[in-house]
Amino acid sequence: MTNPPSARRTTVHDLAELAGTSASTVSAVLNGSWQKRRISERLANHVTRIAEEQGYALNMQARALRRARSGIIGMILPMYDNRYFSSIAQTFEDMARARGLFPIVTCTQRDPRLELAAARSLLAYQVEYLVCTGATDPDRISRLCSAAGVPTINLDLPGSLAPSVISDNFTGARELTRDILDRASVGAAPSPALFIGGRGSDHNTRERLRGFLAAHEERGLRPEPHQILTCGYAATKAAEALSGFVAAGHPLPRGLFVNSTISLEGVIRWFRQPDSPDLGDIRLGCFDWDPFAEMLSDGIVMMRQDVETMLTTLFRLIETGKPEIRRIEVPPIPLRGRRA
Amino acid sequence: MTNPPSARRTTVHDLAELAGTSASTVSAVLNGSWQKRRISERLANHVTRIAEEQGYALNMQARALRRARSGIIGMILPMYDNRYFSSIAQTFEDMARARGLFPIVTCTQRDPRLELAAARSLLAYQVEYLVCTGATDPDRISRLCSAAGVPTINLDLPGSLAPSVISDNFTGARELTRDILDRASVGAAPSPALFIGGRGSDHNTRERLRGFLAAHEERGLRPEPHQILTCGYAATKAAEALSGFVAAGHPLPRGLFVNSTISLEGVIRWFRQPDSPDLGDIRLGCFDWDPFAEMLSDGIVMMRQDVETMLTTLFRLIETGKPEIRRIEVPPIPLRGRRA
DNA sequence: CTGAAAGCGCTTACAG
DNA sequence: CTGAAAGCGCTTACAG
Repeated sequence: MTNPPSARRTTVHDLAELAGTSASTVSAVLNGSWQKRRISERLANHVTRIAEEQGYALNMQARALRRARSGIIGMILPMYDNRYFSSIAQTFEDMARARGLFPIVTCTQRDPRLELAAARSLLAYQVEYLVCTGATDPDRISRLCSAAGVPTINLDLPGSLAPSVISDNFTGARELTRDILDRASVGAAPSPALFIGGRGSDHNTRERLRGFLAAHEERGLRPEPHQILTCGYAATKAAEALSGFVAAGHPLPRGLFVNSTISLEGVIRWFRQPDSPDLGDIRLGCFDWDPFAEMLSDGIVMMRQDVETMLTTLFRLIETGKPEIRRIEVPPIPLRGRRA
Repeated sequence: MTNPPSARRTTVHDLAELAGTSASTVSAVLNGSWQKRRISERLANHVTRIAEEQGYALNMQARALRRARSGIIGMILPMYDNRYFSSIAQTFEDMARARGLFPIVTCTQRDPRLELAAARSLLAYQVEYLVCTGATDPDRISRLCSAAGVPTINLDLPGSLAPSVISDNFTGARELTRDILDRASVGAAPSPALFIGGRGSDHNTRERLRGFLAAHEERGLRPEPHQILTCGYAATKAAEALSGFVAAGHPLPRGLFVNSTISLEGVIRWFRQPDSPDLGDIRLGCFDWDPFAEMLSDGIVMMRQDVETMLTTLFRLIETGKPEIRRIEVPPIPLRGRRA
């Protein structure tokens, strides 16, 4: 760590003194509003040069306080360490900066208490907008922000008090399930697939389940309740669920719908245990994408959520001002691993 | 987006008026310093209750301005979307919050210009510390921050103007290479492995290369210069480098040292092309870890960098005040995929 | 036990 | 063309 050499940082007043002018003028020059104020170009250049020489850095806190606008856009996010959420964070940052906003992303581990605490923190830092990604209780956060006059937008999981940009989970899941069932029925009698991962209580899982069932119904198939394992998102939960399924004496279906790469990790680990069946006999589909997972299982189909389009849509909502509360669904993109 | 219902947010003055007291007292109560000021417990409770009723949210910008302390710790990070960096971001956030700091992480895509711009932005928002992760020119950033009196710490890549916490790249790479060479020489004459990925100009790649060569030397082996492919980190670069290597007529070695999971992605894609050799014949080692990659290749060894220890060390440096400039190396942890 | 006042660094009407 | 003044919301010596 380098030591503080200058106790106090350079301010507009320091620059004003050095330039033989006033703080008002310095501020106007530095903000580019000097033309509007009809400040002479000579003085403007002079001030600019001095600011550079002094390595002047604007104090955004002070500006924000005065302007009552921080220029900050906040995002709460369940976690960074899977490809879906990390690409959301990365794309969000890029797009925010491209629009002159300063992005602050905060991880909340799918914990409602942390989500609320993070939202409070971001409000204290005067965010101008808050994006709630995969929030367990987005409406609670919308209410909190609304009381502070801060607009919110939901991403990934919808809410009822703010516009929501989410994947088209129903259509995506139906398409994915069709593919799984078709592959599983090659050289075998058609039979229901297994659904694993996610929370039965969350909107996306419910919609994907609906798509899963719709694809079955098209083929005159009907999964039993025990073939729906909404065991949560954690990898270990998925592995445990599979063990329980087999321990209960159920035969493993040929088709497997995995609801997120997080669950997929647990599923594949389970199949790699010495006494597990061969993964090669299973027709796999996964809602969400990961480049290594895609290469891991021949013929796996992964529904890549279209993060780019989702975030472009989100920023369009922000830019258009105060849009009505509605839900926009963005189709995910199917990607297929090398066929077996 | 929900509409701003209240134009102005509640301030300490509003609370003071409602509580029939002064802003000074409200501030003291809300800060928990009311005992020191010997404010009556009755009044303290009264103020607290009113603040809650009004849903009062502190304006951190104003506090930071007055206190000349923001409570913010910044981090610049090359990217989110691989497991090493995303776990750094996640662990950093958790640890910062646990220490009462507000973390702001910013992606800079290994671009020196973006790194500098991000550092400037974070300085404008008055960060108290800046962590430079994998920065291409950490000293430049240290100088910039030093001028503003902000201490920096380097993570992942070292610099000379601030303490640096990095992986023990030499030892880790030597160990990884030993393993690759040992596996490659089973049932075959010992021969040098191929090194692929990374930048020849960065410290970590140089150190890993040194470990790679040391392990060879122990066995009396000596890789040819054309067997060192420091082609950059991008996945496509690694694939191109392999194509070039083969096109030049070089036989593919049995052992392969891949310098990062990003490069590994390209390497595996290349091996999966129809006319490529069989990956099963290759003994693979990778510096960095990814759970799916670990499961992808039987017997692959992955050096997982010890993010937890690195960040614990980093925060210890911050907490001890102004430590001398030095380099701390944290050993990575070898993880082995299921043996072939 | 408590309040009035000053000031953090900026910006913005306002007045010349 | 430019400057003095006020004020954003907070905290902190200081004075009672």
